[in-house]
Amino acid sequence: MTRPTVHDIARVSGVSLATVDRVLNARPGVRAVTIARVQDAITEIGYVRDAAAANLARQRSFTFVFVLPDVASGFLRAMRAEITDGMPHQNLDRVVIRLVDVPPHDPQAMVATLDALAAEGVDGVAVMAPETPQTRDALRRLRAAGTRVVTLASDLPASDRDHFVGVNNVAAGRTAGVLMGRFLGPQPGRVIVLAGSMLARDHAERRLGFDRVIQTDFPQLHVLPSLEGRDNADIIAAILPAALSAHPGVRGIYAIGAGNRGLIRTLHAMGLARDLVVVAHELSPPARLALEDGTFDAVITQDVGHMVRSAIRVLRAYAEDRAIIVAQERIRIDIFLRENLP
Amino acid sequence: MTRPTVHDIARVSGVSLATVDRVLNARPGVRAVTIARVQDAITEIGYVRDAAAANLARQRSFTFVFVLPDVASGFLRAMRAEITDGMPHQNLDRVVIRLVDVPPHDPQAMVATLDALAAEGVDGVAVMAPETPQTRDALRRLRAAGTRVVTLASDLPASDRDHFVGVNNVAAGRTAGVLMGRFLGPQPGRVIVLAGSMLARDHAERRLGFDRVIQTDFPQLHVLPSLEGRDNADIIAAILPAALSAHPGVRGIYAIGAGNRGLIRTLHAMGLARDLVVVAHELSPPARLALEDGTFDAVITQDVGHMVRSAIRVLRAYAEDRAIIVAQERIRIDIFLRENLP
DNA sequence: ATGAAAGCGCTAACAC
DNA sequence: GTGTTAGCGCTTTCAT
Repeated sequence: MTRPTVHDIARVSGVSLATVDRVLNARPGVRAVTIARVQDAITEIGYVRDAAAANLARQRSFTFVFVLPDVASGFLRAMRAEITDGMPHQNLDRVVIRLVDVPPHDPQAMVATLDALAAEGVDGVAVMAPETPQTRDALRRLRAAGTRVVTLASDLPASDRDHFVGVNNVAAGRTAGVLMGRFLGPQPGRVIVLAGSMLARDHAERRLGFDRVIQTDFPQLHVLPSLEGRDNADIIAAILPAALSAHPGVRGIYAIGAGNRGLIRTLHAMGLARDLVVVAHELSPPARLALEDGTFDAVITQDVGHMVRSAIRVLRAYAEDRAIIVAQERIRIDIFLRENLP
Repeated sequence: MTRPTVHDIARVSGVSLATVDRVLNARPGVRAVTIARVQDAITEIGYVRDAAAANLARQRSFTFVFVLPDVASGFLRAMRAEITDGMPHQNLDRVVIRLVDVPPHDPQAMVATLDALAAEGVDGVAVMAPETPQTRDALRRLRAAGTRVVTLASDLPASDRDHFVGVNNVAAGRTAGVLMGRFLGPQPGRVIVLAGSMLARDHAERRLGFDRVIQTDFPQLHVLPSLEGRDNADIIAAILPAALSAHPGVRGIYAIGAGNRGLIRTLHAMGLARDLVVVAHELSPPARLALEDGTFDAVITQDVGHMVRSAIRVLRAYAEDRAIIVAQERIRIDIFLRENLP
């Protein structure tokens, strides 16, 4: 009792393979009665299509392009690694992945890249871009050209993208806030927030969520205005000591953006590594070490490997006009303490 | 410039398709010189095998069986749902999944099931079983019969299984301990531990990790001996009130096993819902609600959907003699607070 | 509107 | 040892 194939449908419904195929793929040129006959046969014998064979015959392969800002943060480094590491595996599955870096903070360059991709007609693009009117419009043009678009990490809801691969950053900020508040306990104190700038939208959202939760649930804490570390370890190392001595009573630090190396270096240099409660984002190698030695108390992160694989699966599903498994594509807000480090 | 195929290899190396195939699949009956010629051609033209076409031609399909204890916990309910929900998708990929329930606490039944599977010659088995000598030996026989075996949630390292899909439960217990300790703060207090029994091994490991971390990092806390709730909501609701009044100064509860409904009910009935710090396992629907209304402070869990998909991917990779993507198959110890609920 | 036949990239009898 | 050939399940010309 082997699995039914198109031949079985043809036999049972008394038509040819070509007609079966037309019905299966909803192509025109078949009489309504014939369609019905074929469909009856399909349900009768319980046919399920062999997607692999279909793709083989179709000779269809998908080209997906990741477009990322050319910065050296741990997060982007990890993302690039996941993309290139996964390539051989994807190759076996009729999809070819490309990775293009664009200069950061340069909307023109981003627009030019996206327009080139639209002209080339790639099947899908996964893009991490700041939210500017120009990029928003370029993404719209890309979609209009028939390319599937997912946004990565930082969403552009107005861009008409098909899907967003990332987390709710307000919730991520709230999570950081709760950990900070509960770890610090009921005594009053001040908290320094170290913001970046690169991905304006997600950082702003995290800050918002953090502030809200502190305000309502931990009123004994006072959150100081953001220190602009520009996601740069050296800048952070330069400005943090002054801030720390300017504000007595600082008991916690919330590091919203990249540049954790600078923060860690400073805390060690000032001998504060274990005294402050530090909550940071992104599980880069230095952040891991900081968690292990107690410098950091918690790290909030999103699984970069999951994001990359999810982006590819989603692009492919959209390109093949298939549904996605929603639960599988939901990126979690991961909390890591020293004890549950992967 | 299209992707090279076996025909190209044959042309470049001047042999036939059959010989190319023999070399590609390391089958005997080819002279060393010929092998070398073919391999040179392969690297020269940069050939990569089309796995989908190979499987199609091979007419190979895989049968994998999930063997689970027939109990009604939220965890197992969720796992069954994930298995059956995923079936249609798997079907498209030349793998058929079966789910068999065995009576819990009945090593004989488990052994009989596994031996039947071995006789049938299924390609892979994912099993969640208590660690008894009988099951261990049955799994060994299964493996010896050529079936790939992964253990689910609760490992049987001595069974010679190919892979374990689950988390380090000692680390999960440590994670619970750290959350408990830090949320409770420096004041002294007592902590009740509510253990189950079903999966003896994982519960024991969690308890071990929890105790260790409290002992070394939070000596101000006193952990009471385990209350055996047998993973049953009613039993828990029956024994917890007495324990609570017998031990004044209880400030926290660690719920290791299933039966969270009974715990929640009791806390609400006694008006303790918001006063105690409660850390539990498994994000079942009642646990979610408890997190949302503040009855639970943290829930530690493993992503059941991820586990099921990982088990299938791993079984398939082993059956096809392919490597697994280690990072993709690593199950995380997830921490959920109210703020980062998915 | 429908059908016959030739592939897609790979494998597996069966020859030689 | 090596080559020929006929598929796997589906799609796609090109006829009719």
